[in-house]
Amino acid sequence: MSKKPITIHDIAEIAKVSSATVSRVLSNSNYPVSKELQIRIRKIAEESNYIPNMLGKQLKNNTSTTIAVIIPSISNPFYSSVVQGIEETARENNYTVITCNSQQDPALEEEYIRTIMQKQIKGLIISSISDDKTLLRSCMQMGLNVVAIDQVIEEDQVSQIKFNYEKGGYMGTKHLIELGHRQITYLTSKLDRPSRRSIYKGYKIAMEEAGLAPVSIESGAEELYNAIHDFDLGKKLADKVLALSDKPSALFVCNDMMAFGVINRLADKNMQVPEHISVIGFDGIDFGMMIHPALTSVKQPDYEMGKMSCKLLFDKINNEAVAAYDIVLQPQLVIRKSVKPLQ
Amino acid sequence: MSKKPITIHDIAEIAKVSSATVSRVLSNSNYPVSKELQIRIRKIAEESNYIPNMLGKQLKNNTSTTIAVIIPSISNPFYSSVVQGIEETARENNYTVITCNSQQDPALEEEYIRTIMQKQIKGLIISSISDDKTLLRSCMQMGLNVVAIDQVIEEDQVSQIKFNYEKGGYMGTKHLIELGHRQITYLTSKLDRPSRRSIYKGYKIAMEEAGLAPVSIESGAEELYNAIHDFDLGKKLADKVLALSDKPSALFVCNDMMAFGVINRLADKNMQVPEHISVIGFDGIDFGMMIHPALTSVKQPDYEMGKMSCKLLFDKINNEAVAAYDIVLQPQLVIRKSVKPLQ
DNA sequence: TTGTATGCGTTATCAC
DNA sequence: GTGATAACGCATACAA
Repeated sequence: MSKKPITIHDIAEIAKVSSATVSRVLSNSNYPVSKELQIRIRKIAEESNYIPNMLGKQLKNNTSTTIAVIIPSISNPFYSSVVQGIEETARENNYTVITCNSQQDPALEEEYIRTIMQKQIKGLIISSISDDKTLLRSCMQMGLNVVAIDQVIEEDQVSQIKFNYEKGGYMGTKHLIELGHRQITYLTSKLDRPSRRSIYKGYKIAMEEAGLAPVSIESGAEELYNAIHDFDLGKKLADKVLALSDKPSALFVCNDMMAFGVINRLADKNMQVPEHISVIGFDGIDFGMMIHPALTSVKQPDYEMGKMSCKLLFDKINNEAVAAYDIVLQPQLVIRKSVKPLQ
Repeated sequence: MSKKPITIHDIAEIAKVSSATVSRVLSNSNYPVSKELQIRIRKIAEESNYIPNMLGKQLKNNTSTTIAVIIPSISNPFYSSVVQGIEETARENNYTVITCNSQQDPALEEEYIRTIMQKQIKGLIISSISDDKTLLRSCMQMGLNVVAIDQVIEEDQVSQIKFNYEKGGYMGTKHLIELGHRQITYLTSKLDRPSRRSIYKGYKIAMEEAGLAPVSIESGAEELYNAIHDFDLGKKLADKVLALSDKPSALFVCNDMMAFGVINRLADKNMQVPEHISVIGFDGIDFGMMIHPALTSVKQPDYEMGKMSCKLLFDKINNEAVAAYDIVLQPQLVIRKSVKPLQ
């Protein structure tokens, strides 16, 4: 049984003024109110533990101080770092963040987008899994500001934090080649998303440039997504490598979690990394430094990606005139211990 | 420039009925409306892409379909699993979740709580860092439903998902003793939180029961919190162990992230786990299976903790009469590869 | 400088 | 079964 919260009208009554005046003071409007009244009203508000009701405010102004984030899964460390960056930037701007896990399910993604619209949220940062952008498009027409991360959305009005996946794939492969590796196999989950295809493309270009034959092993389609799914996928791919009669000297794995699985299974079968075989990952998540051997990887700046996407979003929200623009983040090689130079 | 969204009034006008009737139909009220009108109104709503405005609804009804979660940091895998559980359960109930990272900072925690109240949110799941519960208490009086996880809050009305930390500490220690270990050192971050003290207590009881002398190494106070902070802390504690002339045969580390750091530093100094020294962790996060050696740990059911806390919260929200009740989750030993039996 | 009145989109109360 | 109207809490156009 909670007592009814006090409103500006209650304060107005106590102060013997109109609620308009109270509103002007308490909402920090620059509308002129006498110093004396300001003090009196603030005092009463303080004493009565007044809490402004943002619902009323937002309904009136058609504004919102909440943004939404749609990602595949928060328990994936890459995305949790992204969200951390978003949340910090949002808080600095006095916004709160609604986090939505799409679980790689287009239907869920759509459900979330609908809810977001109903809640009158004006800003969305999304790693979209769905191919069908008609809903998103109509939401943008109705005023939703959208920033795409991780997965490109080819729509006008959608700003993007892009990442140069292709260059990343190229860099990682080049690194192995420069260390003397010739037989480099690319291990990947199903190549059904643009980001994955780009990494693979970069790998292929680097191989061909060096006159080497690209070889890839691709996993089947994914079932429902969860935290350790990629890890298990990595194990399965490692099994396929182990079954090869002519084994490569290095493995390029399409993300770190899968690389962990690869290394783990290899170790189980007494193939030491990097002594017997070298492994390089992709993403450069912090956990890479915690495993043995510490994982060499192509770093995708997760936390920074979160911060930038949020800044970009606020730019759009506060500045309707501004044209949509993209930011392209560059990959960086994180050299640790999982790659051995070949003489 | 977004066009004005359509409302029940617009639909009423098109259908030549009153907005009251439209509301009755579209809000699925059980108020009687003729079949014919129902169909007509739904058709128009559909065709015009009507999106209900939850702000209006909530302002009118003083309800909310958003809950908030306050945790130290989403980039800590333990909490990201908790949040995953919360978010899934919330979505099943058509609620969305606002995630707040307190960074172990009481001031930030308070700031978030105030925002939550302003947004008229009725439910909060919190791992509280603050000692001062006066704000939280007054919020509960104003109708906020609170469920505490991870850190106990001794207040009436606060329901808790407790975890039997002491038993966990006892179990882990007992496991080492049963495998023949006699010199077991407990490695911990600063014992300033109840949960940490309880684990230590369990360790101590098990040691004393076996006639062994408890030995602990405690780190200094923590600075600002972040993802790999615990990992680095573990490294530092490992250094202290390495400096010991008489080394223990086993280490009990107060959480998994720190245990990763311990193992990592030990390996750097050519002390193999578990060949030279055994290590057991606490939390049982999934990443434990990915490192080498796979970490034996006391499992705290993170994901389930999230699910249950959310269910408990909805129970309170929907059922004001119900008395606050606690749930006590039991620890479970996850035996992997980081502990060696001593003969 | 202050007050009055209205509307944001919805639902509930009351009349018909 | 349906409609008119008030109210939720707030901000603002307009009046004074």
